[in-house]
Amino acid sequence: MLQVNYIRENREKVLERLSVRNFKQPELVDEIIRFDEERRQTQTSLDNLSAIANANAKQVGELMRTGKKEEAEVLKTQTANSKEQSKVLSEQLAVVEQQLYQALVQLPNLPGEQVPSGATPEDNEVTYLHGAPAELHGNALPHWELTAKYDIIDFELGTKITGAGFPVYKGKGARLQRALINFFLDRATAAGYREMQVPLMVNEASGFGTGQLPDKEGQMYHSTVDNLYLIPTAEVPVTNLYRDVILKEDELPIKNTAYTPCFRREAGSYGAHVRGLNRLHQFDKVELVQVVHPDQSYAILEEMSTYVQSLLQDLGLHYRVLRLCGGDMGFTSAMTYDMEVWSAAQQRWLEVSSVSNFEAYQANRLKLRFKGATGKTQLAHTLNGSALALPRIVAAILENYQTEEGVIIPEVLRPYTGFDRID
RNA sequence: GGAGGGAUGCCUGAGUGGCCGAAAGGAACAGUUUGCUAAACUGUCGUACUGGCAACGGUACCGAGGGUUCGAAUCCCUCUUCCUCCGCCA
Repeated sequence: MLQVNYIRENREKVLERLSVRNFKQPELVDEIIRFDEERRQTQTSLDNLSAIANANAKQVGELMRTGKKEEAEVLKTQTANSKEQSKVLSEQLAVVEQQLYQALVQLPNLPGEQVPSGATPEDNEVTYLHGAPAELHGNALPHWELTAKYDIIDFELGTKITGAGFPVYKGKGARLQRALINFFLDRATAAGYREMQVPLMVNEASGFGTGQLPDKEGQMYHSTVDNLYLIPTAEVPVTNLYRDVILKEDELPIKNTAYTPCFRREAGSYGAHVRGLNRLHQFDKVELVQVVHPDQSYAILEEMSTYVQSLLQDLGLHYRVLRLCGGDMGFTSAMTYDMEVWSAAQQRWLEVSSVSNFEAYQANRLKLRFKGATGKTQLAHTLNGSALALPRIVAAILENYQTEEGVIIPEVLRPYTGFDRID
């Protein structure tokens, strides 16, 4: 959520930045400014009325003490009258605050200066390309055939016990999952991130805090009896650790990492590209979350991007980095890098990580602030990134490392898997 | 699940209708003193909205929401949550 004060004072700039996103309802901006104006006026009237009422009440007390009962009675009836007025005003205030809020949450984050404008993935900017496509033997298979061939991931079995999109990992497949999780966590720890284990279900307030609610309600599994949501990413619980928190400046940057399963309903997404591990309802991911000083957030975005790339390099994968254009970025992001690995057998790029700077957009909703040296509190910036999401990495490893003699395990993973090939 | 007791500022903790945005102590920060450290002393020390160039004001917030009252941290109701005891249980 953007800050109203900022919108009010930078109307032109806000509109200009929103156009980079190809945002369809620029009229919201003026609506917000109007609601805010009305809110302040109502607030001021109410404050003034309350000030009088408070003064009167004080005087009543004084008169009662000094035994001037009749004067007190007169004052009492006066105050009773103004109470009606306050009631009307505070109802008005509640209405306009609600309208303001509703409008505000519909406004996406403003793209950062470097974000290319554009509407579709075609407008994304490739900022880096690493490696070259693996050269495969003639009988190379897509990963969903490899998993069946080596009996390491069983999609049908998962369908039986739960439904489509909930695979069962078997034997070396399960071990490979665990190896990747441990590898990613160890690397994150070495890079200064603190490992956290967090709840896999969150309440409504947390969903709001990071922006999944009300925007993407349908994406999350909802346990209605308890009104809890299964997390779509560790970003939700880990970032919400800092909801309603005022940090000290010297506590920044905060660097957390967490492994969690992630649950996504992915409503309405069926088709050729969701086969195998490409898109699942439950998958594993190691997430990075940072809370940083506003001056640092773009430098840290680069640092996180570099870190994620180092993982891909160590796994020996051919990948590219995209700077997402305004139209393709997530609602809450100010700038996003996507990392995509080349799926040799599918002949297409698979997104395996997304690293974003949210600037103060999440922090504003979370009320996540820090107190600077001057004693002034201000909103912190938040960032997160996947490091990494497992299924597509598994898919990429299986496809790119397949040989006639089986799938070769990348060197860095062998201490974790305890085997060097799947056959 | 049953019974009881709590929730106050960074922390401990007082406050049971007006003199309370809130005592006191601790922590923290600034200063004085000091050869250094410590101690002592003095001061500062919640958040948000809002008015004002500023000085300085106004309003709201004592877990959340509602109610009673001229007036609520204080009384009433609902909810959340924590603790103690019992039961059940990985």
